[in-house]
Amino acid sequence: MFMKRESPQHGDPMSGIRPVPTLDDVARAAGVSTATVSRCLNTPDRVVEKTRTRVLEVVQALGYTPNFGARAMAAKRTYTIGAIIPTMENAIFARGLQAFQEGLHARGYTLLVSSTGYQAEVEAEQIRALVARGADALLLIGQARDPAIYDFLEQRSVATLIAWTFEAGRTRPSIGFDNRAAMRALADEVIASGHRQIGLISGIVKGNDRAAGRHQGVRDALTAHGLDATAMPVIESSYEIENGGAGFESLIERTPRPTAIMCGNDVLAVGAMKRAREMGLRVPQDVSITGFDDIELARIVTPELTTVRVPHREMGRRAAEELVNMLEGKAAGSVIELDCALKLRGSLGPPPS
Amino acid sequence: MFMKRESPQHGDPMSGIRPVPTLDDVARAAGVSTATVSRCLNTPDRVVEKTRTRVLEVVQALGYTPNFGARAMAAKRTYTIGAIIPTMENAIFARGLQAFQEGLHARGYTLLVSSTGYQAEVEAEQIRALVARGADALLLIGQARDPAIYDFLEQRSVATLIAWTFEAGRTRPSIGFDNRAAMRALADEVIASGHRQIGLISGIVKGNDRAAGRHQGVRDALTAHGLDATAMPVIESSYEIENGGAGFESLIERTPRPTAIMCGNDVLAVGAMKRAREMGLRVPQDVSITGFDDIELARIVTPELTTVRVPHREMGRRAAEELVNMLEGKAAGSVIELDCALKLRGSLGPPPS
DNA sequence: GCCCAAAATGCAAGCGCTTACATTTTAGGG
DNA sequence: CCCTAAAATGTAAGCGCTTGCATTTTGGGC
Repeated sequence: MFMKRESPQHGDPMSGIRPVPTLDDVARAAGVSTATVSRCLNTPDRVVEKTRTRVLEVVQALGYTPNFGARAMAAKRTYTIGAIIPTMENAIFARGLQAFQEGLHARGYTLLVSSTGYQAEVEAEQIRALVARGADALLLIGQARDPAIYDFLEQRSVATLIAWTFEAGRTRPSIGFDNRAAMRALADEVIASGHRQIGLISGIVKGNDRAAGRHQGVRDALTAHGLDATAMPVIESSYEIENGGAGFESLIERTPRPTAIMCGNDVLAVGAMKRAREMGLRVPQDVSITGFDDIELARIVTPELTTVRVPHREMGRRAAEELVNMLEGKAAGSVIELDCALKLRGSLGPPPS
Repeated sequence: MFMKRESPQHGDPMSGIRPVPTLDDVARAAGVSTATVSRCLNTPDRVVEKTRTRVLEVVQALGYTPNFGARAMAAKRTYTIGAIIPTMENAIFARGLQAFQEGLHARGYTLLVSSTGYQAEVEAEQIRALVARGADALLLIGQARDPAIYDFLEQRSVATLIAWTFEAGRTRPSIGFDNRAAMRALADEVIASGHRQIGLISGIVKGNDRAAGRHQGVRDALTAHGLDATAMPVIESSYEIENGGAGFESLIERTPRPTAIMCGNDVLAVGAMKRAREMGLRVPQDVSITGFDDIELARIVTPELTTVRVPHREMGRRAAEELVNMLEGKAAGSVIELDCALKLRGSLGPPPS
């Protein structure tokens, strides 16, 4: 009765390749049903020890690995979480993601990462791809996004956490920091140092609420100090080091000449510093420069860069915790704000007198 | 400075229970069989236009997305390629991967990335995970790896390409550059500049053939010039910027004092430069420093770093091409060597007289 | 119009796994 | 020992899709 099944004709007739073992192979070799093997793997305490040991030995011997697709289809659960980031080339995301990955791993989940190059359509495509792949949950960067995407995610009931941003009034589960307030605080310092002519090299604002928030933060500070925010010269460009240089050059030639150049992130700021040096301008004696993120680079350049420190690792760590809790129904998903810290370093000084 | 707040949000995910549409739903709504719908999606030219149009409209209307697991199971093909890299925190891999990803995307494949933190066991685990997930092919970094892994990959017939390394005599499909020869060439230059006391800050050699190759390259050069390679002081440490600093400090105190410090990569080299400056040593007047990789950082520091330029983007691009060809049976998998280029910049000068 | 090959479409058998439910075994209690 | 509830295990129905093969349409040529 138990031995009745004939073994299916696995294997490629053309080659002597040993076929990939399936649950069925294990079951047969161990003399149990596939259900028992499955239980040994997924809910070991529902199988008596003797059986379990035998089965696991066979699993070892055969080198069995469960087929992910089949498992996903049957269980409707993949223990996979997707993360979609703008780019892997900026260490800023890499670091947070590393912590995120560690947190997930500790909880038995696997991370799938893809990047969009800051293109909204690519992001939409990646989201669909990850969901189709069975991602149980998603980590997304920033709020700005076609509402249809959120509808889609909800319909598919894919838990979603927004990271790298916090905005008062938002209700979607998220974890991050207040880009606007942080940049405002930094700008306050710049103004307090005596600067009145401030230029900004901003990231591309469209579709990027972090960049938009930082831009707005500078304006907030100017306005609060009775300065004319609309008069501030602004260069908007993508986050590449060369653009920092080009932006600096363009800004520094304006009249009145800015005494401080604030940048949307550290990469732009370092590019600006380099160009300043090439142009024979001393930082901070001739011009002050600030960044945002506090990546490693910030403390390598001379003088060290004044910037805003963002708690990437903590963000990644807590994002993992939060998302898994949402997924397992232990939490409903909250809006979490993390603190940034100003790092006042050598690149900011008083304006030239 | 910024207030921290958390508020519960986002209620029951079980609301609005419209089930996810399946192939069957589409078929029924369009009045055709599931086979036809499937063909519309996968081999559109096997369906007459009128039908196809109607089906695709229904697909749109229902917001149908194929279920990846089911598709994988039925087709035994996922159009997914996995890449496993040591770390995402070093821009060096990010850049190559970006190009790789672009190449795959252009050919209709999706990239899945994971990182190991330079730990062999983690890599083995990730490889199994990606294969279980149905990766059709894998991109791996470096040759050094438990043979059992290669057996496993072969048994599962997962096409595999080794990147970031080229070693004469290896036969496994690979694409990369000769770390040993490149470092040897750089060391030749250092020696040609007059240095006789050379110190090395190497990456961890165990399980990392790139690091081992670079180390050996320096020794090759020394030996070739009649110097005693075994006398060379070496610090071995992981690729973190602080370690470059620590290594420098340790090395510079040796007797005889090295006049040039060669580093396993740019990150270590920049750390070394920073520490040199902190110790009041001028580069290159008091000590020369070299790196490897030519990441952005190399041209940001002052003086600019002498290093080896590695063609990351080309490697990524060609890796994608090669791997897809292997997968589609258009190529058997070759051993491809890419050229590096020495970048002689300010950080290398003659030894102090 | 008729006939037939080619084109289009439908049928249904899996792919490998999980799990609700059914059945068998085990372990006490009397 | 017998009986019974609990524990262990088995049975089999899917999960959603692809694809070989069978069947129906279509489009010419005569």
